[in-house]
Amino acid sequence: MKDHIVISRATIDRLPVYFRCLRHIQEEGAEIISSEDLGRRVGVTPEQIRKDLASFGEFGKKGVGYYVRDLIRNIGEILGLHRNWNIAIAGVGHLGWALANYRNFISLGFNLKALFDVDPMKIGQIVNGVEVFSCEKIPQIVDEYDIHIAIITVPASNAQSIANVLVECGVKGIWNFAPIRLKVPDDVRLVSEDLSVGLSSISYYLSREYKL
Amino acid sequence: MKDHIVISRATIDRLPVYFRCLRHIQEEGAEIISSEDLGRRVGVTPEQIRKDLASFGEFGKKGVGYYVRDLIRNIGEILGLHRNWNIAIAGVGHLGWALANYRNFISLGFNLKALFDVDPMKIGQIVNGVEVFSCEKIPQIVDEYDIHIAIITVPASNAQSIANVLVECGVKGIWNFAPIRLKVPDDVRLVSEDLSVGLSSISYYLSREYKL
DNA sequence: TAGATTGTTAATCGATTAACAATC
DNA sequence: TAGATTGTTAATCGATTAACAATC
Repeated sequence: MKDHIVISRATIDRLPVYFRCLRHIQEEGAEIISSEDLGRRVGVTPEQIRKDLASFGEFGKKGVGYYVRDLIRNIGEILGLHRNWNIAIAGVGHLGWALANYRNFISLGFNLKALFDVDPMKIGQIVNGVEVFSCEKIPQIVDEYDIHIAIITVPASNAQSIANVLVECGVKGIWNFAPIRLKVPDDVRLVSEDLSVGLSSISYYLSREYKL
Repeated sequence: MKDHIVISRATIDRLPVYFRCLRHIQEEGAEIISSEDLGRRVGVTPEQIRKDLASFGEFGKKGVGYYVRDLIRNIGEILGLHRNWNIAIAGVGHLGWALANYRNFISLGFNLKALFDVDPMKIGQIVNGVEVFSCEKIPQIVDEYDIHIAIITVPASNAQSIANVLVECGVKGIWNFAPIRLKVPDDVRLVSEDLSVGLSSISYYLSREYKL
């Protein structure tokens, strides 16, 4: 990466999209792809793609395009997907259960190691090959399995205290689905998903176009 | 709304966050809130909040703040949450099942009316009080229940064809969770969630800060 | 070589932040 | 009234788009 260039959040968020599309392209058998063709497939302008990639290095060949295989490897390394992160899910409700069964995380190189819940009925159960532990065991299990990233799918009222425990135990990344703003130290990476935004924004646009 | 002002996507996406926070504030009993205090709670600068709100009207009182009750009603109307949209979920896999059980949608005023799946084992089941219908019945059910918005949680390989059927039947909004770029006509509002982005971006930042 | 396509610089566009007059 | 806080205009910042030289 070129150290003097600031990489925008928008660029980082597009890389996983390129990554997945490139894998499809590879499965289809193509060995070379142009920014023009990739752009058409992911819905991003070719200039944007070239600019995004160029902030990390020169991955393409002028007059030719990008070698699919190499670009997949390069983007994978930029995103750190080769590092085999260990992850855990706190909160085995409907959403936590769904994410525990989500195939795509494995294909991205994340290893789901543990689930946590407070419900005695759930503790000890095996979901998708992974055990549900009591939340009281978070310190022990995070340490034992070397958990790097936690997914929070507990109710909003418990999310901050669970986050505190996880951070205390050394978790360095949190992917939060609880509808609340979590506070974590600066050295912990926090990404929050807010599922009410998507549906509400559709409602907003429909309200304007589509009078009842 | 002031017709000559262009409302940014970012503004629309912040409104649901303000909305939920204001409801919490109302539950806590406060009747008035300043942009300063609201900003602190949602993690947005007060200037940004005032600008967002001001693009739709004058909802505050100078020297006083915003009346919580009024602001909730106003933002709700801006977002169209008072319109009682009928929604359906296509794909009752893990994620579709989780979303079918998600409480927050109801509290936002969305009515889940139907689920669709191709699996004969699932057809006829009742999930959270809502029936699973065969995908072949989409035209009939969308018409009968007047479905406005559909959530797509089918596998990527089927997502576009399901979207085509839904659009054909008159669905005007699609919230897509399948990891693929859907194409829909201009008059259909499409919002896509890409669950690989959140986790990948955490991986990106951790890779830089946290050498193994 | 000629055509194609990248990587990079400059121009444009849009969103956020700062400042402040209006006014409760 | 004085203090507080909004709504709005101007300044800044950052991201995208356009253009093109480099080169395969």
